[in-house]
Amino acid sequence: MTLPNPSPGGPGVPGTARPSSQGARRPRADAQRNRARILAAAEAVFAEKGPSASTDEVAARAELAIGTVFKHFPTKQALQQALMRDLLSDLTREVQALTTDGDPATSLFGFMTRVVEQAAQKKTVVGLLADTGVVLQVADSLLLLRDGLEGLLARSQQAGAVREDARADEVIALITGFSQGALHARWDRDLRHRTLALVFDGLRPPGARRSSRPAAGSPGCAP
Amino acid sequence: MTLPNPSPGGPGVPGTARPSSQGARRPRADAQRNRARILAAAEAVFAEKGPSASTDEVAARAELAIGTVFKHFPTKQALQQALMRDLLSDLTREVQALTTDGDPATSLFGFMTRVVEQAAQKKTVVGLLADTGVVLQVADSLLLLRDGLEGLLARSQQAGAVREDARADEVIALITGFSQGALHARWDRDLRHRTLALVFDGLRPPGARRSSRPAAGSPGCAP
Amino acid sequence: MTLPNPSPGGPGVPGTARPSSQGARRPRADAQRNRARILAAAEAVFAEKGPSASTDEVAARAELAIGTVFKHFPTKQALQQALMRDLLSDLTREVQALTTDGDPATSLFGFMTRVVEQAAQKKTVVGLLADTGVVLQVADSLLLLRDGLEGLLARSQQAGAVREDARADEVIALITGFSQGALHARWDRDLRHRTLALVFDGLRPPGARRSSRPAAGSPGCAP
Amino acid sequence: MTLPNPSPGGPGVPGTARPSSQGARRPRADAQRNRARILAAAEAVFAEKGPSASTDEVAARAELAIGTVFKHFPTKQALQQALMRDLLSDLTREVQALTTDGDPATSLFGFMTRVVEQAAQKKTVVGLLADTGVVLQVADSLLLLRDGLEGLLARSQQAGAVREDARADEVIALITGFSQGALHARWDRDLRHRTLALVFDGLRPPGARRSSRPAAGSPGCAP
DNA sequence: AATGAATGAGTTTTCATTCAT
DNA sequence: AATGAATGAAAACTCATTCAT
Repeated sequence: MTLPNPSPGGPGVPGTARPSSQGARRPRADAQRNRARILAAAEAVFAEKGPSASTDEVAARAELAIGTVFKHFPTKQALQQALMRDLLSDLTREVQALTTDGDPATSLFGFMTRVVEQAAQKKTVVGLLADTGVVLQVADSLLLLRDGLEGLLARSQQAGAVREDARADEVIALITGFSQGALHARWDRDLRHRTLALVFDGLRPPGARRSSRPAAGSPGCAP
Repeated sequence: MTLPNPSPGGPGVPGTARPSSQGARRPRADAQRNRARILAAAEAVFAEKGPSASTDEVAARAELAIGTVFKHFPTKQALQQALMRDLLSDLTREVQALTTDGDPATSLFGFMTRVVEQAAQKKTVVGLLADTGVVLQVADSLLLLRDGLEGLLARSQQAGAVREDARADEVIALITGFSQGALHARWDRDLRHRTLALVFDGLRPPGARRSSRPAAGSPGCAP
Repeated sequence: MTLPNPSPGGPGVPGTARPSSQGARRPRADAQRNRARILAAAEAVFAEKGPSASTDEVAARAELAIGTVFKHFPTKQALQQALMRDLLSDLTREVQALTTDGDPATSLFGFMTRVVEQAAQKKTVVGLLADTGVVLQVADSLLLLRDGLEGLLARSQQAGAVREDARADEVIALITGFSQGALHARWDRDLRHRTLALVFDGLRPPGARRSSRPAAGSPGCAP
Repeated sequence: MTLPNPSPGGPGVPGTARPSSQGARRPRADAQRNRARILAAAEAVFAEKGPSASTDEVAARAELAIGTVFKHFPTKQALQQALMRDLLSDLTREVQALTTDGDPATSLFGFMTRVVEQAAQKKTVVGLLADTGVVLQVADSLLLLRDGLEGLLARSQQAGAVREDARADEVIALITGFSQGALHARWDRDLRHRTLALVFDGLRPPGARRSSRPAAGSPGCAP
């Protein structure tokens, strides 16, 4: 939400010295920072007001002139696509980190829960997904996410915690659908978790099924 | 050289205008019919172009003047709410009809499947749901639907085809989420049905579970 | 904020607006009038400031809201094309009127002179012609003008006042080129006429040639 | 006058002025070259897209940063004026060269033909001329051209190939007008030449007149 | 000198809504 | 009741110009 940091080099490593020791501020390398500022502002604004919020508002939130926003992203749609891509690649990165960690099914269900919970707060992703033009252009990022999920899913299946016939496509479908639903004000955290628990049960193999659902606050995502 | 273009049903003879309250030609029946025309047009237009399609387009599709649309629905939001209400009450009516018919779980799963399939074609409902303003105003209609579902759900549970701890809220949540997801072009009918089958399994009681999912085209909604 | 102002009724008398007898004012048939107002304003504005003058300025000059202008002409280009077409059809009408009147060569040379003189005042046509997009779309109107000229030219040739091998295409080329040139502030009326006289001599048959050019103010357009 | 500089003239491709490396010191020679690059780019861009093409595009075509363009020409108008001046002085130079060469009338008509043909390809000059602001500022260059033409015209008249009462002003008017007309896509080379032939006949003295026009491709510019 | 990111006023265009007929 | 022209605020996008590096 706040100024993320430029990727290359990292902030702590002043290896290659630039003409001035450290105070790169406005221009050049700062275009990088401004791009990030814009994306952060866009995330906040679209989350708050929905994808039809004005680009002007994004610029204001980023404390930049409108021209700057359009210089970085030549159309509003381009900005939204970039935002989508970033969000999806964050998810992909998270999934990839999980793949190597502890119990796979716990990881999988936990991941799904977190995504849905986040969507409940920032309606960005979902709001944007509704805009057909945006989804289509971002299909490649979605595929990357699916690839990441496939590994986690396979490991969960090998551990016997997820039914054999489940596919990554279906997991994404579940995530997407729920993220959409999570927007609605009428859904409280409790309802989200109870419903997710149902779905998790549907994903478990015949024997591993919970006969009763958890209390509020715990979606029963332990394997 | 000019633009005036007569609408098809137009009553010609524009000279009859007297701004006072005299010659009422058409009775309320006509207004009634126009209201329906507008709603039908709105459903089609919003389904095609999303909820931000212009009211002008709705008027054009209804073959009515824009003023007429705003006379029936004083704001665009009011029109969308009325549309939502109509759609929800259709669903409610459908559920109520099902309640008395044959096997309740078959009915329930079939109903859910149909809703999702419809959403895949007309993105209306879901598109509108994304607009917070609209959902909130329509809560009462949603409650009616939930009431209807509750009966069907209860009967399915009594028949042993649905787990005891499932609630109507959750069913609605599942429907809503899936309807949103169903918008995405990447989801084909097959994926929708496979994913629904997972969810149905999650809804079944511990013993009634399918150990393997159905072939394409059949979502396994038999109890 | 500014209500459109009734132009034709003259100033003052802000009292009661009578809906009938005298002058239809605002709506319906007045769309017609507004279309004309817009075109008149556009002619004036583009003539004064060139074709890149803003549509806002046209609206202001027409004393109409900007939305009204765009309702009549959905893009700026469409407005400019309509303007072009109108101007060309005026010329065409003028040529057709001439065809039946007195001495044809006098008519022809007089017509050419008038067009060039007008262009010197309203640079509209020519300014717009420079905008490629506009010219191409208006080719049909140009053809009509050429057809009109063809008759006049043929009669001039039969009367022996214009050389046999001249074609309407060439006359249009001459008119267009001169109209462009007439824009330039450095060309005064005298220069325009002297140069036109040269051209007219080029159009005359071998024997009918003027051995010396006319004094300023008279382009020598008598046959 | 300038100090011979080690690096820039060096071995290799002379045309590449891409602002590449750092260490090399660029002297005035480089600025000189950049000025020329900008003007060349401007000619190309304005020819293609008209005088309202953006300065950014000029910079891109010149492969220079936008700041560099504005350093050389402090406003867009200044750039267009400089361009105009360059083009006019090219013409002036050409006329001066012709003055001393062979048959003057052949030279004159040939020159006029060439200018018009060029204008048909690059609409620069004419497009810019339409912009009043530019023409006025460039009057001095135009005067130089007129002076050049005056000599050529006088010699043509002495040779008896051009009528005595023709003036340089009129020749320029003819050239300008035709150059404008030459823009129009509908004018093909044949039409241009046929129309020029008419005008040349108008310029000839009473006896020297062509009784019939030339075939396509030859504007009849022999005396 | 060159660079190119940032600026922000200006332009085109859209659209919900009003209102006179 | 219906009509549809007019409104005008707001949105998306452009571009000449400035300025810190």
